[in-house]
Amino acid sequence: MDKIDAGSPEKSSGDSDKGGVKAVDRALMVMGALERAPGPQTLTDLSVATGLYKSAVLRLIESLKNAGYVARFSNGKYSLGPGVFRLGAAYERLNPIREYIGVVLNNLVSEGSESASFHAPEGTDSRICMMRVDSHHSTLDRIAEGDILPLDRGATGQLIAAFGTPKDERLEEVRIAQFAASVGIDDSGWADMAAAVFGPNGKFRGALSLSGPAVRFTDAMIDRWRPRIINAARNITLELGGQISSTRRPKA
Amino acid sequence: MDKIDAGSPEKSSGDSDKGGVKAVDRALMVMGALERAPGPQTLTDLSVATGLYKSAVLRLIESLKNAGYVARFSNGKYSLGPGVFRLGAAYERLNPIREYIGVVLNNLVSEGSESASFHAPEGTDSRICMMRVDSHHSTLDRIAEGDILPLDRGATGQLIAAFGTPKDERLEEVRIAQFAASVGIDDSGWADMAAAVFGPNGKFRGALSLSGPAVRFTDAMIDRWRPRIINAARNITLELGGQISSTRRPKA
DNA sequence: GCCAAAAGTTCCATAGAATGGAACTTTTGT
DNA sequence: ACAAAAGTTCCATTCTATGGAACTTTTGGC
Repeated sequence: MDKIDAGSPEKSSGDSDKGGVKAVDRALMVMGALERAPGPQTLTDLSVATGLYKSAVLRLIESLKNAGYVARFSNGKYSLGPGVFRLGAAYERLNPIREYIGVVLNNLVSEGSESASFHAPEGTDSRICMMRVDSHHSTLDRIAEGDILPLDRGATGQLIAAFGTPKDERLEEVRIAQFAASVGIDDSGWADMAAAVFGPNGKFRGALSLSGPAVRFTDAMIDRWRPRIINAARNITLELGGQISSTRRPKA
Repeated sequence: MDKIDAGSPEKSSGDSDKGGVKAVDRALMVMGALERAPGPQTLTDLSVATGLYKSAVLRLIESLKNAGYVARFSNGKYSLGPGVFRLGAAYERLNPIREYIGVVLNNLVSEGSESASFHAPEGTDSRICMMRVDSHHSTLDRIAEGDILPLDRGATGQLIAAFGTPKDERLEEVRIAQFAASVGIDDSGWADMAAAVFGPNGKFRGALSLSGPAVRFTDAMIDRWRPRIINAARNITLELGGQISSTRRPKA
C-alpha cells in the first residue's frame, strides 16, 4: 500500500493535454521556472521562461504569493517563498521513513564509509538525491539533497536504470545482483557503489549509495563495504515494509 | 456557487479575493490540506477539507500530480509528492540570503559600526566570508569576500565552531548566547564580535560579524553594539524564514 | 458471500473565469 | 535628460473550469 504514482513530466509524445486544469498547469510552470532559476527573477524573466504573457504571469504569481510559494523582494524580483519550506517540512513529516534512512546513512558514515546517500528514480531518465550524509573524509563533491542527476553516470545511476522503465536488458546482471559498483576508470575522478531498496510488492524504491574519490574505490575497499551497504539497504527495505527477495519477481 | 461548506476549521476567514487566479487558489487549497493532514488523504477527505466538489479536486490534483507536487499511493490515497522536496531543496539552494544580508551590512556600517561581514561554515573546520562591507573608519584589514578563514581565530570563528559538527562542548555558553565577542587581548591587533543567524528548522546558517582594530573593541563599545548586531542577525534570520528562539536549543 | 452505503470517476451544458493585448506608468541605463 | 525596457492596469472576448447528475468501484456490516 505504498506504491507511488507521482506522475511523470514526460509523456513520450504529445503530452500537453492531460485533463488537468490549465491555469494550474501554468502556475506550476512559473514555479518550475523559479525552481530552475539560478537566482531571483524579474517578471520579464519569468514571462520569457514560461512563454506566458507578463500580465498572465502577474496574475498567477498573485495567487502563488498569497500562499507563500512565491516571495517578492524589495527590488521587485521574485523567488521561491517560505511556503515551499513549510511544504518540504510537511513532506518530511509525512514520510517518516526518511528518519530511518538518515539513521542508516549516519551509521555507515560513522563506521568510516565514504559519503552516503539515498537516491530515488525521478521520471524515467533521472534520479534525485533524497538524502545525503557527508563522509568524515574529504567532502568536496557537489552533490546535495534535492539534486537531480542523470542515470548514465556512476554505479548508482546504473542501478536505478536497471530497475527503470523501460528495463535496460543489458543491465540484467545488475538487477539480479541488486548491487552495482563503479569499475573505477572514469575520467570524473569519482566513484560509487549502490544497493537496491524495495518497498511493498517488491517495487523498486531507490538506491543506497556510497560515493567518493575514485582513488579510494579499490577492489578491496569495494569488497569490504559491499556486504555492509547491502545489509543497510536490506534494513531500509524491511523498514519500508518490503520483502527481501533473492530472486526477481516478474509482476507486482 | 453553493459551497459544500462542511465547516472548515482552518483557513480562518479573510481569504479575500485578491485578484489572483481562482483555479490556482483552489489548487493551493488542496496543497494546504495535504500539508496540514496527519497522513495520506482520500479524495473525499480533501473534498471536505477544502469545501470543493470531488470532481473539482480530482481535476486539480491531476495537474498537481503531473508536476510531482502530489503523489497517489496504490491504496488510492493522496499525499505530498517528491516535487515539493525538490522545491524545498531549490529554496535552500538559491536562498536570496546575499541580497538581504547586503542591506543589513550596509545599514550597520552606515550607523557607524566597524566593518560588517557575514560568514558561513565551510567544511568542518573553516568558514567563508560570504559578504563584507568596509567600515567608514580607517583601517583596511585584509579580509575579503570569498576568503576562507580558520575557526580558531576570533569571536566569529568561535561562534561558528560552537554550532559546528562535531559540537565543541566547551563552547556551550556561546551557543546558548548565540553571540560571541573577542575578549580583547590578541596579538593580532584585531578583534570582532558575532551573532548567529538561523534558517528554517532552526538550522544554523552563519554568523553576522563586526570586526576592526582591537583597540576600538572596548567593553563599552561591545555593550553598545551587541544589541544592534543581535537584532540585525535576528532580522536576517526572519528573512530566511527561520524562527527566533530565545530559549536555548539543544540541537542545531 | 451478499447487499447497501460510501467512495471514486466520467461526462457535459453553461456560467463566468482566465486570457491576450493595448494602453499606461515606473524604472533603468546612458 | 531622454529613450528604452520593465512593470502594471484594464477590458471585451473566448474558452476553461465548474457543479452536479449519472455511473462504476470499493468498503464494510451481517
